[in-house]
Amino acid sequence: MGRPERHATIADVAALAGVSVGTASKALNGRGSLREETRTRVREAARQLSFQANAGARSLHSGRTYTVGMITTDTIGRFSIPVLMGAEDALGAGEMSIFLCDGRDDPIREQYYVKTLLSRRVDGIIVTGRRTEARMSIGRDLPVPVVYAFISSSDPQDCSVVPDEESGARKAVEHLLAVGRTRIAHVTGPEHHNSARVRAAAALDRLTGEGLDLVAPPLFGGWSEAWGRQAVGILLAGRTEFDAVFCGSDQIARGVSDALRAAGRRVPQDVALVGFDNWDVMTEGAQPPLTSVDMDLEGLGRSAAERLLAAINGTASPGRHPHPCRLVVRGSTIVPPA
Amino acid sequence: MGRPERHATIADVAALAGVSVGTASKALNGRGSLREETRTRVREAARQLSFQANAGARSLHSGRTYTVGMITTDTIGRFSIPVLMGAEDALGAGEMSIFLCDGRDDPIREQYYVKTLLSRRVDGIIVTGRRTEARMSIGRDLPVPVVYAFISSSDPQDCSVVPDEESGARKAVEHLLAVGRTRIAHVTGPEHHNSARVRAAAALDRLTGEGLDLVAPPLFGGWSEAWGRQAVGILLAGRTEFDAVFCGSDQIARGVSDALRAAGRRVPQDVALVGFDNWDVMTEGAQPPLTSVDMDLEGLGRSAAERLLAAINGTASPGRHPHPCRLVVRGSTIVPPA
DNA sequence: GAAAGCAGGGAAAACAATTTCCGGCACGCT
DNA sequence: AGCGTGCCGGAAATTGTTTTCCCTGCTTTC
Repeated sequence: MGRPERHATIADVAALAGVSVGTASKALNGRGSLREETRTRVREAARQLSFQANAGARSLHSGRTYTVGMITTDTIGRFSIPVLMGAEDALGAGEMSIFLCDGRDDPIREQYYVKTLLSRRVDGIIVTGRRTEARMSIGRDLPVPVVYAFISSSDPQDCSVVPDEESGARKAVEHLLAVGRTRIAHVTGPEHHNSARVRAAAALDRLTGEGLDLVAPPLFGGWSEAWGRQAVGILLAGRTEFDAVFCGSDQIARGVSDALRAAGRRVPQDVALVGFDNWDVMTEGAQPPLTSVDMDLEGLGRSAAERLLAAINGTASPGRHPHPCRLVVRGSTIVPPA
Repeated sequence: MGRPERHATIADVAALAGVSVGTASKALNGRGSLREETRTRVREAARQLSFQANAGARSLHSGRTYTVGMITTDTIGRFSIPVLMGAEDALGAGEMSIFLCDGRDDPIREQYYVKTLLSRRVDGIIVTGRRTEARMSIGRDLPVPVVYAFISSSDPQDCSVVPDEESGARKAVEHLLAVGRTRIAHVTGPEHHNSARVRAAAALDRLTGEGLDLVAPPLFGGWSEAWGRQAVGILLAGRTEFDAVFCGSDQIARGVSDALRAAGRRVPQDVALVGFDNWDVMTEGAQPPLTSVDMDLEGLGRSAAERLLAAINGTASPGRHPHPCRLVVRGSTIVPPA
């Protein structure tokens, strides 16, 4: 009933090929000087036994496991996935594997994972999370390098790769200005969220740099569609007119879009709309499709992994490293050709 | 500049405690008969050096790595995440770690990952994916047990834990019947998708069991909101009236919901709506919130991991194991109290 | 009082691989 | 003939941990 075979060892291969284990090792790894005939004989034996070198035993000798740990501080979700995939991409090229650990917002659990990862002798650790908030270092003087991706560490000595939200917000505003809008409102997430504050401040800053202002103070609320809809009610109840809304998330933008249409305002003719996150489900689900700021999380993850690899190889890059955002223009800001 | 320390070995601990390595090992693992004083002395030394036993070396001896591999056949996404989390949950309790591998729909890449995982001597492998479609076995006669979660293997000898979509679809229909709807339409994904066919067939079957029929043949299209909106156009263009729509996904349901409202039909008074997946972003974003079928992916993942653990411990459970769905009732099928 | 039993702890094997060192062997050169 | 020089390939050390076996005293029992 299935899997009869034990794992073959290099000793089995050597025996089958009629050589010593040392020779077998050299043959398989292309080391030493062996006759070509011997090499192929050993390789054939290995193939026949479907031999796979025991990575644990190998790393015992080399001191490296070609393995990294990835800890999500909170639950693994929409933001961690692209980061993870980018990291996987960058590491996969270097033939490394990823241990995934879901911290679930529990520091105890997190520390436990750190211990586990260290006992597994990972070559490095990537820490990520759902929010860009700075968080406590997972530990100083760890025996392996650590890189924070998306989330950042409060310890400036740690290496953090974070989205450049300021520049993202500025790009959004610049785009709205470029399409001729000047009366811009801002609806975003809760004020206690770092992202909400940073984006709002950057947007405002960019406007004042142009001699303009938001038509109303930023509307802080939640990240949901419901809040977007609600915010439209607030905006319409106010006296000030507006011809654009920069939203802190695509979900908000979608709520705003739906509520505006329900209120008889056309998007983008009457009001242009820019979201944040470039989440396809929202940008494509909205009518018209949403213009949005993309944080390039996959690129960010790749960059983080590359920095980790560099650190593993001896050249660490401590500090905060902003990763550029880019704007993706869609129908919510461009009036279609008549 | 950072991480000065090498990893402490048990020899360091033994030296510091003034005992032999064998004794140190026994002290730390609660084996053998040692004086309590000796045990604490060793433990103290270990603490002092922040010693973490090298898992690789340990598994060299035990033959187990307390590690499983998780391969996503296609890209890791909305469906794999809950499965992954459930599995992590079940395995975490058993102190196991997960290697995550993203197959990206590439069989070559997938086989490469299998090799890597085997060389890392994982105790078992979980295979998952985005679709419930049966897929080829990742390999017969692998030296470790394999469990398919969400996705299933085409080899009946393999162990697959899959959502019971038939029963889910039946529950949806039963609920619609229970709230007094009899003229039910079905809008779902592409016909070449197993899920779309299975759900449609089960829904139809449940209706005919009641002496009823769908008001029109199932509308196969895509899984998107856009298709949901489009399908409403088709339905309204048809002559037959309908008082409920069972949708193959929450995204479709949301598109249907929006289009119905735009056409002046009230949800749920005129048309009741049931979705599939219970994806919070959609169910809560829609107005009113969507009633939906929940596949309990996290529970499914947990179950899969438990079966894998059982298989690792010698009791495999080959075959297909349907995991029950449950219906989550919200405003799209229940008329609010006047 | 001697044998037996037991607690405590050390030495060494085993695990699977890599790598270093070393020893034949054939060949060429002087 | 003798010596050096590559080429091949084997033996053994190494890596970190667990486990088995064994030795040394000490206590207990007949």
